[in-house]
Amino acid sequence: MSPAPKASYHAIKAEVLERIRSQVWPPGAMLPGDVVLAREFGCARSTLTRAMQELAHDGILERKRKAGTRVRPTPERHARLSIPLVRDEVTASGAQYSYQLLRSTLRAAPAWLSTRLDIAPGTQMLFLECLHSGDATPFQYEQRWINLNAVAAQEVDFTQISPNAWLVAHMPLSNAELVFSAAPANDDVAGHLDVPLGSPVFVKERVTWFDGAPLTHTRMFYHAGYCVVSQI
Amino acid sequence: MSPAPKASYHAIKAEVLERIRSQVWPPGAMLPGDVVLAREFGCARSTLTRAMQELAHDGILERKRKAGTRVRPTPERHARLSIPLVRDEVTASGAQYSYQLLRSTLRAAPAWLSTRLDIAPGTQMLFLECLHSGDATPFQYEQRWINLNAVAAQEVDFTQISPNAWLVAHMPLSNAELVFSAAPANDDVAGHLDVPLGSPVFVKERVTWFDGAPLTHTRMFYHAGYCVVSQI
DNA sequence: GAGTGGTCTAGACCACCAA
DNA sequence: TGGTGGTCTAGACCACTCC
Repeated sequence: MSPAPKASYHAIKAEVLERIRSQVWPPGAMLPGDVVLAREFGCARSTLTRAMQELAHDGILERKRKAGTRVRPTPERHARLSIPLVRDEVTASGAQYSYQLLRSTLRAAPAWLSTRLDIAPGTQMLFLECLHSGDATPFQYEQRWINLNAVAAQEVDFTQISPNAWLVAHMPLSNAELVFSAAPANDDVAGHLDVPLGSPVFVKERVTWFDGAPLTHTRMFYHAGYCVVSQI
Repeated sequence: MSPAPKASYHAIKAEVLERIRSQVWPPGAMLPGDVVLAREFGCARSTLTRAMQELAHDGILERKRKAGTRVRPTPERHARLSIPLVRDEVTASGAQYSYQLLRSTLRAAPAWLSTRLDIAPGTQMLFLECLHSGDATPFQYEQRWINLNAVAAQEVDFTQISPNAWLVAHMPLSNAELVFSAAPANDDVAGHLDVPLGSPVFVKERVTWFDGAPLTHTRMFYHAGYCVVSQI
């Protein structure tokens, strides 16, 4: 598939992977030292090292000083899961994206939220409800809490820009925790997504942090056909 | 949190991230060239390059020859999603893991499957149904198709070892495509997971490839409380 | 064509940790 | 404490791509 990288460290990575797949170096096996391997491949140690470090970074190998390099017994594979904007998800399917702010109020943080975000109980927060649609069909219903102590969002007009789009632009490089689950639609969700009460909906929950402070908590509800795709 | 890496390329990464967060280099901004930055940081160009390449690999920066380096307008964040074995998921919650093979038959691949795996329609495949439980409570119900043309699994006794555990051990470094979704429990699923008909279940679908050949297709159904957690 | 990032090298010193 | 990987350097040449 990929057009055969010419760089020698790429070639080395490929060769090492091939030896693992063909059980020359089975899971758990010890590899020769960097110096030896570099001599075998006829390259500088730094080149060999770069290949090995990337494989270690990818969870294929395990490197320890003095102990040497070994194939991870159970390769710790990680799926790379991109985090799309709702707008992009909708337009990618060819539909016309539209966004609607359903509610915007100040509310005291409920107990579960203050625990989840590790903030003082009863803190005043901005609570938003939004609906994202494709061709006038509800696509995602969103319940969002914004921590006004960490985000200067009081003056923002969220009828014009979705909270996610605004936050991405103004708070780059925040960290987040994602949770995916399945749940029955309650009154709110069923009404806004236009699905039967109790029918399965896909739920994403996301908590976003910036520099140690919680920024926002979001629950996103999708109609049943929705799915998340990822590659390993 | 992390104990302040001393390596200079780590320090450079941290400094660049800090400048992005503090809007010195806002999203979309152009950075000085590698040579200039290396002079500013007082290090060799290779050291600077390593830091920048890792940031580019992480989706923070965008590097192009001649064009230079810029901050990605919408940082393409990737969640790292580990792929656990069911056994580990169950025991992690403190429960006693048990596994049961419900069915093992040879069947012709249905149309949807041969399309999905890109194999000849009607190919004979091994079809398995498995139940994974924690403390005798159903945890995951699994429907699996195995491509016997790519996997020598005819002689394996899947009553003793779960197909996933066997495949992981015998087919290292395979690629996979993951799909998460929510669906209503049908007769099969409701019966095996012991949940009401039509109630929401979390579904994982996984297709595994090795060296271009499809190995196995799996649908995994979880009880409603289940969720997938991921960090960015 | 020229400027930028991509890669390689040879050598050096350092930091960690199993024996 | 010795061997292993981790990092840095100075310099070189290459490859891509924008102008």
